[in-house]
Amino acid sequence: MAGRPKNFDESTTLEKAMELFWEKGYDCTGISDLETSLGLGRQSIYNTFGDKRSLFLKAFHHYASTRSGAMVALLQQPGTAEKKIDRFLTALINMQCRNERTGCLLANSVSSSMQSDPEAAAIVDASLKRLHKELSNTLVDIFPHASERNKTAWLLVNTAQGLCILSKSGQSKNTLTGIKNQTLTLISSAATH
Amino acid sequence: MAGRPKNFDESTTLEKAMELFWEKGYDCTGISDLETSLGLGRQSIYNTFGDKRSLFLKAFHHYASTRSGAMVALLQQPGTAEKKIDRFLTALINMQCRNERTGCLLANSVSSSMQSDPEAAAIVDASLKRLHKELSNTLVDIFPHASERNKTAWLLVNTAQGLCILSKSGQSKNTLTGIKNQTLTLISSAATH
DNA sequence: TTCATACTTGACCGCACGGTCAAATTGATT
DNA sequence: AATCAATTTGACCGTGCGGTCAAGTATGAA
Repeated sequence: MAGRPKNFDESTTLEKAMELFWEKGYDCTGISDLETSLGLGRQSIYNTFGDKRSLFLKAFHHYASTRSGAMVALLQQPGTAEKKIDRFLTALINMQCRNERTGCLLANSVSSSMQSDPEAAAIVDASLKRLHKELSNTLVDIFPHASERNKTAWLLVNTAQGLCILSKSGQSKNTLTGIKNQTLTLISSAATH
Repeated sequence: MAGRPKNFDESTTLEKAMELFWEKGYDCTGISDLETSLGLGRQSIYNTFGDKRSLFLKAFHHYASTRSGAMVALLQQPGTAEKKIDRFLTALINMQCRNERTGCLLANSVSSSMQSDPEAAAIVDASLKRLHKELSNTLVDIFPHASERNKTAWLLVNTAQGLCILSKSGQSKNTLTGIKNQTLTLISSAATH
């Protein structure tokens, strides 16, 4: 049964691939780039992950469960709704402003040739809906009416995606933080306390 | 001096090129695609517009002055601040939900290989700042304090960019309209009347 | 009519891409 | 030690890309 074992760790390799796709985008990431970044030969990549599209989808899933998941997890920590949302948006801004402005892999991908890929689209949609649901739960204390809460949660999903774009466009951290603070101010003043 | 005249109109051709870049993105638009869509031979394209990057930058400028400019113009029509912003966001949503979800060429480009192009980045930045300025002017009646007004204007720029991404990701027009309405509600309730 | 000038056409080039193949290598199993 | 199954290595392939070239063609100026 058992032949020669792989001499690399599949999950750390997937992490590297994700980072590369995240930084360069699907279309601008070549197999050669992946060989270099992953430190693997071409055939090893194809044996382990299949073709480029399959590798991307795996990396995409990995992003959704780690990065995107970590953001959602911040909403589940204790505190007032305002505090949770503040933590969430602050973490997002800090992530955006660290290193290069890589934006959000989800948002980036809807502007690549992966936009028309149904599997990729499903991952994007599921991630957005998951974030929306969690934001909606977070808002339950200050927006008792379901309709208002639902719309406000979508507003915050929208805010998060916008911040990724504005970050990629090079806007200053001050500007992004101002948007966050003003969003919180508006929500607080409209909240039913 | 004068030799054989072009047998096509340069500006309508640029419009077509813009639409193609808008729809497919810079990286996925080939010269062959351009030949087909513009109805021109390759050399005619290179004679008239230079290389692919130059053509894109011209198309990008064209987008900023027509599409982006039309949006900004809506803010200069008469009405209350709320009404103007409603018109602006409504027009944006209608544009996004017509035909294919092409998003905003500005937002799309920050997720392409053009992100690292300084000229393209300058166009994006100028367009965003122009929109911010106009939104800030619009808000002058309901946010007399400059700092609040400035931040709220950025918030709205952010909202607009977010809507483009959410539209590209396939969210329903209802969802987008809900975001718009909730944004207006929050702003109205926070406004200093 | 001639000439100069610019546009058009279509073949062509080098290159990098995604993907494949077969041989060489390695380690677990017996 | 011999065997076997899987990985690794590196050469290779077809394709499509952005870009160029040269010849042919159409027009205004002299």
